Amino acid sequence: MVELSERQKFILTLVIHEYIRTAQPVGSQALVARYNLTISSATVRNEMAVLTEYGLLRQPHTSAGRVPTEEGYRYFVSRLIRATDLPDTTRRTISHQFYQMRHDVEQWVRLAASVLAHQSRAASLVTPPHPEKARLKHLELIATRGRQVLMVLVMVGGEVRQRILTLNEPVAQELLSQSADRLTQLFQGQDVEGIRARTSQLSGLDADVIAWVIEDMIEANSEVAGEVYLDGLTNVLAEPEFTGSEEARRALRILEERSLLQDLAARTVMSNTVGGIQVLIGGEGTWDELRPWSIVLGSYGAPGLATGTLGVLGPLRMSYGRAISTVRFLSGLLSDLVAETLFDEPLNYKGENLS
Amino acid sequence: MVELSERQKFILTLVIHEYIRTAQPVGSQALVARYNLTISSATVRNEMAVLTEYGLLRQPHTSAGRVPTEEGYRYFVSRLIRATDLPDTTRRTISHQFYQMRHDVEQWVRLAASVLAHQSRAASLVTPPHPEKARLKHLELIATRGRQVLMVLVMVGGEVRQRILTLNEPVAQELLSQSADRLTQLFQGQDVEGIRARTSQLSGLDADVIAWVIEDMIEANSEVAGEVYLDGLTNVLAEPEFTGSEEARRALRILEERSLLQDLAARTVMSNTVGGIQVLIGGEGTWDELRPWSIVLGSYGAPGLATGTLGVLGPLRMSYGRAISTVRFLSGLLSDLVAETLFDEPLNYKGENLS
DNA sequence: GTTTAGCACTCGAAGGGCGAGAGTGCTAAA
DNA sequence: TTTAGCACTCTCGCCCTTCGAGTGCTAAAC
Repeated sequence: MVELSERQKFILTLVIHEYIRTAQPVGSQALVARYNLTISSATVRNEMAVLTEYGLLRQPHTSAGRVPTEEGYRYFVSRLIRATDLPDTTRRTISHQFYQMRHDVEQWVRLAASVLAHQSRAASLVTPPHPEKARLKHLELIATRGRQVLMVLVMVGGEVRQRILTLNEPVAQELLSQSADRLTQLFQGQDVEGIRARTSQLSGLDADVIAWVIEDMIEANSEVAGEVYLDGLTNVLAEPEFTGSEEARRALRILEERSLLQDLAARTVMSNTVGGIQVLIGGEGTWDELRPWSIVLGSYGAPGLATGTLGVLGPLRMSYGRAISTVRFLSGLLSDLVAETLFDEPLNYKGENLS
Repeated sequence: MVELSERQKFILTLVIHEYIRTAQPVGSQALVARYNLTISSATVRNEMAVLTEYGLLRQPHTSAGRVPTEEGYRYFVSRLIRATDLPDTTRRTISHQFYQMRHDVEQWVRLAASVLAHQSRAASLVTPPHPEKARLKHLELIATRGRQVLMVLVMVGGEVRQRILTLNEPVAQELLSQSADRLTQLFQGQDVEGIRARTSQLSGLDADVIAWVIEDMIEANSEVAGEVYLDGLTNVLAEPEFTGSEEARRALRILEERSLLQDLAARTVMSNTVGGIQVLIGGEGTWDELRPWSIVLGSYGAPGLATGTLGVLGPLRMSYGRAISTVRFLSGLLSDLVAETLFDEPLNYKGENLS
């Protein structure tokens, strides 16, 4: 990437700011007027011509103002953006809200999505914490009807999975409970491999049940994120680039398409990384449907144990600074909560968040 | 409501059909031409004038065609609509899909929302089955970290609730399990009142835990529907009445506003009822945000045990026939699944659905 | 060499005018 | 009671013009 002069960087930054603010192509005179620049519009025009040459800006048509290209945004995000933190009072307020409802993981996730959407004024996406490798904590079998049995699987880290089994023949609750206790004793803390290694010892009901358990744990491992919580869809529809009906529909299809979001959440290697936060601009060439979108992604959780993803989805001209700082803050906050509440781990971020 | 002549009813029906099809005001000549009517356009015009007088049709402006009013739709839905069933092959296909995944309630709900959205070509809403009065089936306590304990509550009917408790002092898993077993033994099958009546016998850990259990069960009772599953949002944005950006935004706000949907799901008494299905047209005067919407609602489940809601949301000119028949069919199908899988109940609808 | 004033040129957005077409209500005849 | 005929109305789409913001280029100023 070409090296820019300080003045060129400055002008690129101003253009991007102004375009984010107004959603209109930015002209040289307008820029000089609005920011009281000490240089003339002709100079700005010359610099803009250079930036256009470099592919960082473009003109929608001759004799229009300039608009940042994807490259321009990338340059801005990776080299020019100033990492600002959320104001102290805001952080305190948000922390407070989370610590109010520390008893329900689902509520954290919902709240995180809501806060993220509000702060970034875009759409947000949050997945619940999900074990990287499922380890069994507890197994419960509950008779419902005839051969139908409700199996409740609690994983280390608190994830609860349930499914309905159909046994070959009815079994009394008494026997089910005994089997569940035996299996819990035997396999507590084990992952799929650990369990598989010792299934040969089992027989009868125990063997049947453990086969279901293994199947479910494999499913749990292969899932990257079960549910994806969304919020702020309306924010994004309010943006002028999505007001046309066709664009709006396409936008919503993206947000409704769970598999895409899951792919997204699964994505770990990305082109631009800012302090653990990944910024995906315009689909980065590979995701065609995401052309008009930018995505700021972060992850949270206890590394190696359970992690989740959170992110902001907005138009290319979204407010990257705000999105990044909010994602970063929430990522730390949720990591604290997970570590503190679900695992017996030291708190990594607490000091940073609350001080 | 005024009594209409057969011909007037016929014309009203045609106008509504045509308007649903084209989303354009319907003119007299167009109607005659399209349906090969044996009466002249002048006659149709006269009848239309009468229907307009009655408030069933209206003109967007003088010298435009006619559009149904809310009253017109209501008349149509309550008195003119022909209840058609889904084609046999469709029903079979759908049933098959459901019986494929009988092991996971969440998946039923998700599938129901998807099918409903596809069949009705509008947005759909489905809530999971929720006990009308929570009765305890099973209690489990799992130590996580220090004083933190994960409480898993299984209700009769299979609903699982989890929350994180903070005890006064750390307690070993051994003791927690014993307490959980004791309490399960003692209170199995009981509702909140039943449990409350005998709490005085308890002390120590058991007393603390049961207080949490009661609190959670009260919460369960007060919730009408926990999660609301949506699908088909894009269908609705494709409709011409929601293409403008302002309308689209408002539409999405409705669908994003969970509380409104929950209110809706809670609503049991409605003005127009068709075979157990409730049709809410244009907010029925009381819900202002719903002015441009119609909603077809049904419920399912095992009465007195656990019920859920499912519905279709679309523009006023949605295809009521299709929506109603799909809701009715799925309502029966889900009721079967719930009764068959979650409760030991005879199957009420099975014959109807699969024959 | 860099910056800036001046200027001709370009192009989209906004507004006005116009004709076409669909639809109505009314009247009078069938 | 129904229908043909007719004058009238109103929207929609189209074209045209104007307006103004913005550009690139050139030559002068710093």
